[in-house]
Parts: sequence; C-alpha cells; structure tokens
Amino acid sequence: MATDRDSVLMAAVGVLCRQPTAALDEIARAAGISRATLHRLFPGRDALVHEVAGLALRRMSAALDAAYIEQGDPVEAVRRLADAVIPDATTAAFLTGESRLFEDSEVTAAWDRMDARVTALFLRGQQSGAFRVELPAAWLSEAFFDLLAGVGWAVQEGRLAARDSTHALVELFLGGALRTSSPS
Amino acid sequence: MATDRDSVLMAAVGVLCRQPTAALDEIARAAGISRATLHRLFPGRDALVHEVAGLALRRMSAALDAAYIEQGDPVEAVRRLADAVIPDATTAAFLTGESRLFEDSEVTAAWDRMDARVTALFLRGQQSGAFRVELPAAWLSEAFFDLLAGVGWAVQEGRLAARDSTHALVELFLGGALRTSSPS
DNA sequence: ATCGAATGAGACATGACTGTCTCACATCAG
DNA sequence: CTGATGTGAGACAGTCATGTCTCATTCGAT
Repeated sequence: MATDRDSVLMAAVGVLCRQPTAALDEIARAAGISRATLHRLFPGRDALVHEVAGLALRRMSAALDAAYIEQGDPVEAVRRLADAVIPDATTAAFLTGESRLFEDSEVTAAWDRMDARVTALFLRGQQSGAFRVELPAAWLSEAFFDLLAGVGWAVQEGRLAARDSTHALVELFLGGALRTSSPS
Repeated sequence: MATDRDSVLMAAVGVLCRQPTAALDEIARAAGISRATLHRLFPGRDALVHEVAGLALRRMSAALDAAYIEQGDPVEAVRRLADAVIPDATTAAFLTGESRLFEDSEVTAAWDRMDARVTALFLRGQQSGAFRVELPAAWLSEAFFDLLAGVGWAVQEGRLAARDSTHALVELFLGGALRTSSPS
C-alpha cells in the first residue's frame, strides 16, 4: 500500500503550505520520520515536491469527478464543486504557493487540464445564462482557485473556522459581497 | 533622492512576485545594476525584502488614503479602493507570496493596520446594510486581497489584460459570479 | 531467542547563495 | 589633464540545505 507514502505527502502539504521553502528536516519531523527515511521514500526535494503536487492534483481531479461538474445545473455544480474541494483547500494553497518556486511541466500540464475542466463549467454556465458573461470564464476559474487557496491559508492559520469555509467560499464567489447585487 | 532606491525596489517586486526565492543576482540584473551596487544600497537580503515590503505597504496605505475609504457610501468606497489599488496588484501579489517566507514583525504590524482599515470599511458597510452580514468582515477583507493578488499574478503572467483587471476584481468581488444573485 | 529488514542518528562532502573584499574602469567636476 | 566618486566584475570564505554514506538500534517474523 502507498498509504505510508501518502501520509508523508499529506504531512508535507501541511508544512509546505505555510513555508514553501521549508527544509527537509522540518518536513521529516512533521511526518514523524527521519530525514534518512524521507530520502529513501522520495529521493530528493524535487521528487518529493513532484509527488506532493501529483497527489494534490489527483485529489483535486477526484473532487471534480465526485462533483460531476460536467452535468446538471451549472450553479449547483459549482456548489457541489466547492463542497468536494474544500477539504483540499490546504492542498490548493500549497499548489498556488509552490507553483512559483518549482517548474514541473508534468504538474503544470495536469493543472492546466483541471483548470480547463473548471473553465468549461463556467463557460457552460455563461451560455446557459446562469453566470455573468462580462467576466471571462478563465478569470472565474482563476478567481475560484484564488479564493479556495485563501480559504486554505485562513483555515490553516486559524483566521477562519473550517466549518464555515464552504459557506465563505461559495457565497462570496457566487453572490459577491453585496447584500442585493444587481450587476450593471 | 530616493528615486534610485525606489526604482530598484520596484524591479525587485517584479522578480520576487514570481520567484520569492530568486537569488540576488537575478534581482540585480532585473534592476540593471550589479550585485555589488545592490548590496551597497541594501545591505543583505533581509534588508532588501524589508524595504520592498515597506514600500509596498506605503503604496497600499497611500491608496487607502487616496480612496478615502473611511467616508461616503461603502460600496462606492470599495470601487474607489479597487481603482486605487489595482496599479499595485503586483505589489500585493508579492506581499502575500513573501509573507510566508519571511517573518518581520514591523511589516506584519503594518499589514495588520492596513487590513484593519479595510475590515472596518466592510464592517461599516454591513452595518449600513450594503454588504452581506453572513460573511465576516475579516473574511471579506482577506478575500479582497486574495483576489487582488490573483489579479496581480494573472496580469504578470499575461493571463489577464491590465485594462480589464479593475473590472474583473470589483465586479466579481462585489457582485459574484451569478448573473442575478439572490443571496440566501 | 535469532535473524533480517527497516529505521534513526549522525558524519561527511557538495553545491548554491550570500557577505565581503579588492581592483579596474567610466564619468564628471575642477 | 587630474583627481574623486561611483560602478561593475570578479575572487574569496562562510553558511546552510542537500545528497550520500555508515552504523547502531528497533521491530517483526520465524
């Protein structure tokens, strides 16, 4: 089983989300193993980050599947998406923070595939009249992930309760800050 | 004149926004000076980052002043704030990216003061009935800066046109993604 | 109890970034 | 022309994270 490896990867996410440049010592300590064992599991920092990103993207992709965002009412699909993806908010925060430190074509490609699926969802919603058409679908997708990462950081640092995070994300993203919004 | 120093700092923002761990060589090259001169201007990396953050926060704070966010209709104040702060979107992206790499109590305190002003704006708007009360004012403030940083990254990497950035930020933040939003 | 595999602790060398220094060159005022 | 100032280029050592290795210990299976 890869459970052992995955648990280490999840511990690494918790550290790298806050400190993208954390030393391998800290990551090993957070995972409860020694640096030697960490290096046996993942030969080198690049390999570790690569696999952490891979796991993160697999979880994200699985969340998109679980929310079956390609089907049904686009607005409800976004709500399902938020529900499915909130548990991985910390993971999303790691991805956005780390993407500026490491270049990995494979990870970038996987991210682009995922982003394309979400963008397609918003495009579908725009064509159905549910979403505003003045805002590019690509920007809606990017903003969604920006807010998701923001939720991840806020929860990680205790500024936002985990149980409120879904509500905070989906309500702000869908409805905005205005009490009664009448888009111009 | 501090123009010389400030131009170097702005060049540093452009690099550090993408690569928070960029070597001093790259920063010096981006600023068009040698590493020796960079070190004469700012003795050490910490001093450089400290001053970059200081400049960034001064610009932000000046934007809050210019938008006189403490006065007038809260919604219009947010629009003015977005207008005033969009030119420094890259700067905001740097701040959110770097804050997880360096600890600087002075910078953190200045950030907290600025965040408190924006939070007060949203609180005022909630009390006047303009903003939704189900979302904590602190979260509205954090989300605003998350989206601002997202705009900064998107513009920096060419995914969003600079002339559309104000519209993208303020419309999504205020009105959300829904075409006709009816907050529950 | 014994053997074997896995782990932890630590030492060691390597490479990258950094701080510091010296020196040569360009520019400019006198 | 001369001297002063500022700058760029490069050398040098120190520091830190990393990659690699060895060795003692622990845990589990037989």
